[in-house]
Amino acid sequence: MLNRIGRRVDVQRGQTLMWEGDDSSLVANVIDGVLKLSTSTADGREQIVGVVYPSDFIGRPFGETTQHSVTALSDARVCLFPRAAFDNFAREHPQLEHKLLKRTLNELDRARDWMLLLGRKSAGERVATFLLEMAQRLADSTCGGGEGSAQRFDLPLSRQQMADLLGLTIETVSRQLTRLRQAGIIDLPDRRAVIILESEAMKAEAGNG
Amino acid sequence: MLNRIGRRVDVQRGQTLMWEGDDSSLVANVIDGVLKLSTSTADGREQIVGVVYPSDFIGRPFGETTQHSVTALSDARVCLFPRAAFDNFAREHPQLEHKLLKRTLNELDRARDWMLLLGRKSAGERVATFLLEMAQRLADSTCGGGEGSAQRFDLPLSRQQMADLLGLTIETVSRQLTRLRQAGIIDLPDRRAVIILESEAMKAEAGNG
DNA sequence: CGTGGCATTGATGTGGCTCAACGATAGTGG
DNA sequence: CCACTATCGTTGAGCCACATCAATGCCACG
Repeated sequence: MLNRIGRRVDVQRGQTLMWEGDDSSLVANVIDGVLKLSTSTADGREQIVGVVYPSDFIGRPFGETTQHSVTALSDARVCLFPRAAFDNFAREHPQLEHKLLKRTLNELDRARDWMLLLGRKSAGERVATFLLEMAQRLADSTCGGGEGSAQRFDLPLSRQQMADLLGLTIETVSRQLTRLRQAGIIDLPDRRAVIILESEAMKAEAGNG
Repeated sequence: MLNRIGRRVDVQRGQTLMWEGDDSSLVANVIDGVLKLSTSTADGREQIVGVVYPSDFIGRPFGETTQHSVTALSDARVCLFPRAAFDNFAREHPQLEHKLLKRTLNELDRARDWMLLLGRKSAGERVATFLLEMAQRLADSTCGGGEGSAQRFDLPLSRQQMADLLGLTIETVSRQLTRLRQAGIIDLPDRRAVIILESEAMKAEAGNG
């Protein structure tokens, strides 16, 4: 089994598991928690290029270097594999490679969709799109109650991290959130919590249907 | 052989091979030419999410729908496969799936790098980064002469398409190009041609080393 | 009761967008 | 071969969405 070459590791919120540009020596499966993938410019501007949840895969198999840093957004637990061993194991198990291929194709579609947001959407649309997607993702993993209107969830990201994901500044994110709150579309009970009150209005804000 | 289920097809510049949201019924290999992958918002803003060159793969295997339109930027030739047949063939040929996985992982890295550009870079940095990458890519496929300073190439994209790729407007792209020209970093002999005169200065403009 | 890290809010600045005019080039038909 | 036209690209003027700079509020922690 694959488990023989993996080991479970706890990761604390804020801890970085892999660094952009490092030799790719580890890959992993997320067991629990939320982590971010990010890149930075030389002068320190950061962009979050992906957010991963339980059952997602992280790291770069079949490649020399890791292109993106991986940092825990919440306390997390992952199953780490040495890359070389994983690569070998994968090559001998087509079913695993097939599964990995499907995941990677999905991630690619998601990344490309996000490019539309970063390249063409306004700040309001970005924030609304983000909140809807986050609600969706967290509903998937929590298997929370019905879709009927009011959905509440806790953001795994700080305002700064939301800004880094959306290609905005912290102030703009904050202002867009208060705008949505004042419009009665969402509520913000505390720093991390969000309640989507009007999901139809929200979709309109996001610039979809 | 895989060739048995594929057929060669010529595609004219401007012709769209697949439409965003369509059922994924075809996949293909690029034999010759350059094509774009793109998405749009409901109100018509467009974002180019990828540019593919000879030997690249297009389409969405193992998925119900195509997330992005595919349009020829130059006259092109591709080898088309019915998706269902390709999927079956791939499942039975782990080596093909392995190759596809490696390509897809590379594409994902590239897409994520592009997210940094779209989310965090200035117009000047975007244009410079684009020109450097294009020079690189075209040098790879043409196997053109030495790296020594002056590189000339023809853009496969119009100004509008560059804008759609970089998340800018056509005017801003134009202004950045004239700025680089006036700074003596590039030359623009005609609409499509670019000569990089000072590749070091160019890298500085791109916001790298 | 401070102290430090996040978040909100306000005031001001600016990079890139918008709107508009003009110029260059390629394709077309006489 | 040249005028005519459509398309694409460049340039300019003004504006606006978002960034920047700065002050204040809110908790959680010692």
